[in-house]
Amino acid sequence: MSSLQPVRGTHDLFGDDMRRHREVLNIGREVANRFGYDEIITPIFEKTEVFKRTLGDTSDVVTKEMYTFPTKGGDEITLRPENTAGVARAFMSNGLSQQLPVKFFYGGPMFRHERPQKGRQRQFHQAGVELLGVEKPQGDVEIISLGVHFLKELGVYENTTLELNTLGDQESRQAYREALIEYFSAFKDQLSEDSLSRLEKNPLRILDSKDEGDRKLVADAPVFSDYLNDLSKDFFAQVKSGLDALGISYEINPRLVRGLDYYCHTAFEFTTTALGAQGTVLAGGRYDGLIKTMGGPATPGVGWASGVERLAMLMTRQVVEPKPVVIIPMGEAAEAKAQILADELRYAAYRVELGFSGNLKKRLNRANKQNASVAIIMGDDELAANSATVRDLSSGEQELVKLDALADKLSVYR
RNA sequence: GUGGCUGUAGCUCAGUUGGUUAGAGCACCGGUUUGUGGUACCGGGGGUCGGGGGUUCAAGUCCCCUCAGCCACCCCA
Repeated sequence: MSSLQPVRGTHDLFGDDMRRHREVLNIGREVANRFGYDEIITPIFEKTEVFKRTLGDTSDVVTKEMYTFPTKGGDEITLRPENTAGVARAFMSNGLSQQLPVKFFYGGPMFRHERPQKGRQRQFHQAGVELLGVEKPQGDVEIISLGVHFLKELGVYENTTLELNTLGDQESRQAYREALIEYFSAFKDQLSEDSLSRLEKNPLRILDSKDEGDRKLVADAPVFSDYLNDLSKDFFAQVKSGLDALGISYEINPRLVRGLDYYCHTAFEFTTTALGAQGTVLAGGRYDGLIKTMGGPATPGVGWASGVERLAMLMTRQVVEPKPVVIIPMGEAAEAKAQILADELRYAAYRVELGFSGNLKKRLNRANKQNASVAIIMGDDELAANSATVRDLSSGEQELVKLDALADKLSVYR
């Protein structure tokens, strides 16, 4: 049994869960398309460098969560922990800087070696969008608006809160970072162990600490707004007024920071309280430095990624499949005929279930379980009359119909 | 990675202070009804009690290890 369990942190998707999962991706793709975003699929693995350079050497994702291994050819590759780096790499590989702006939607599996929990698996799926080549805050507004449309179409928007913050530009961020390091360094003996390591790696994270002692120190820590330069302040103001104009409400969260190095200016998260500790459902921001970091032409970018499993859990509504037409042949002659009929109906885009065993009672019973709307019963009697019995499963009414008139008869069950 | 809780049939769960053949509901299969469904009644299959080791005359039950899930931290989508 234990050897037959799936690998830790992975699981099989089928049935209801699969339908909801697919629905999330379908809606994401469709909504993104309305905004003019085309789908892209990048490889599931990349050279390790792609992630190391873009995510930053200090992020947890890079330092302890990547699935990295050597190939037979001697390359070191990594299962993608996220998709922005892959899209950025594709952007350069394909010379897309010649056709800005570039707008992509993606969806697929990502891999992180984390301790599994609900809403946190080692193989999980993200749907996301990237907008490359727009430096104006209107780009940020469009991206956030796209997220709002997506969540609304899924029916989960009401259960989320949009948290918003700015990380400022390079200059502001650097200045604030230094101020924080200076401030917290004076309290090294009082900081929690976690925050002590954050002081080295990502001091902004200390602001978000849940440790009580840390929080007291944070209360008197320097505030970011004092370190934002005019350009950054103005940028943020325009993002906010853009959101206001679209009627998108948000809460400013000064402690909202990013673990990944490439972010600047706008950072946002749609969170929910319905999923426990894994409450972030869609998050993103601006990453103007990314492409250049990778050795490409300086190209601004904004985007977000969403957790497909988390959204699927939040989406309580049922995803319904079209009801099938069930064909029930009785006897060998009828079975041969039924297979041909099923084939014709399938070419006509009906969903057809064809069974081969059991008595009529069992098979009607099974038709109910398959949620069928109509059953076509074919036995010797019907065959003799070149007909089939068409039984409406909700009303229980049935009639004998000539085979060549079947298509018309069935059209109401589409 | 740290700490805690849980693990018995496909699913949800009983199982007494350790005691002989481990149960129920749902689901599944079959019958009552050899070609007419959702109900009802009757019957059946299915478990090395997550895995391994130990204590004991005896372990689903106690102890140790291990695996997995969940919760919090951490991190993040």
